Amino acid sequence: MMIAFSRFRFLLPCVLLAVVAGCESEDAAEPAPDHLALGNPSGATADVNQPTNYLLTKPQYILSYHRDRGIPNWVSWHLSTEWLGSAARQDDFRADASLPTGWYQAQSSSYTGSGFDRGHNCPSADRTKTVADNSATFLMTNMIPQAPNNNQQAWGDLEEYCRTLAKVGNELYIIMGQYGTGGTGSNGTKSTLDNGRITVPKRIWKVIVVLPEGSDDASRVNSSTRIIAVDTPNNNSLNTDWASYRTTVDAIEAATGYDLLSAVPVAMQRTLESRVDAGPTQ
DNA sequence: CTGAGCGCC
DNA sequence: GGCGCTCAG
Repeated sequence: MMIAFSRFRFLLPCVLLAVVAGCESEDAAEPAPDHLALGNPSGATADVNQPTNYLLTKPQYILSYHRDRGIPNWVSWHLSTEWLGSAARQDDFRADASLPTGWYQAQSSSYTGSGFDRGHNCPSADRTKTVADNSATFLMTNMIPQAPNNNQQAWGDLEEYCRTLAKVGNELYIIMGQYGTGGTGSNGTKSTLDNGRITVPKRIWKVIVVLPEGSDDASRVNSSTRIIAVDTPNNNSLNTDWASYRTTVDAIEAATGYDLLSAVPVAMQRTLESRVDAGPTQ
């Protein structure tokens, strides 16, 4: 609900960036890395002594990594037409060498034969402006063991819908995460992969804040801002209609212990986080 | 039916 | 690089 930034009357992404990532990319060629503009859900920091909530920052997205689960806690990114172009899907799944020395690194092959997909958090198709941007989405720190029908159907459709919203003139702030242990893929139920080094999450959630493009950052979140929150089972027999899993941000906070959208004024959070989206789904 | 997007081997 | 699946147009 609240915490550090509640005293700001309006959204101040640049101020937040100054705190978490530095703020001087106004005229960089790449879009500014404002992936945490709405807050840091778990207070992650780039501190090797916090291996279960380790902040990993990249130009294309930002995430909290859990060393002992071998997967991210959550991944956050910004989506608008600035990120969309014609770069081909790179398919270069690979270990993330940027993890601290000595930490386990999931390999491209670590999920093979498990019955779970290497499911993207930040999707490949959300990062097609440059080859480098697309390639970055294939780092294994951006992946989770995801039931194929969850990934390729329910989740794929939701991701496609997000891009549709971006292409018609919206900017989206997206946070995806996972919690719990144990899922059912195409090869049965599993708790872990790779000899216990990768945890199969039980639930996979996403919170999408839809903002109109072009208006001033400072006043864009208001009581009519659309927020889509979903929480799905990591089970291959799920309902493939993602809309059937719509829920509230409050419910996801209760399940995860995170503080989502903490950069939004508290009163606004109260209004928005208790609402279940009822908008169109395609 | 084709193309896009998610994957697998 | 080929193949399968689902979905939208």
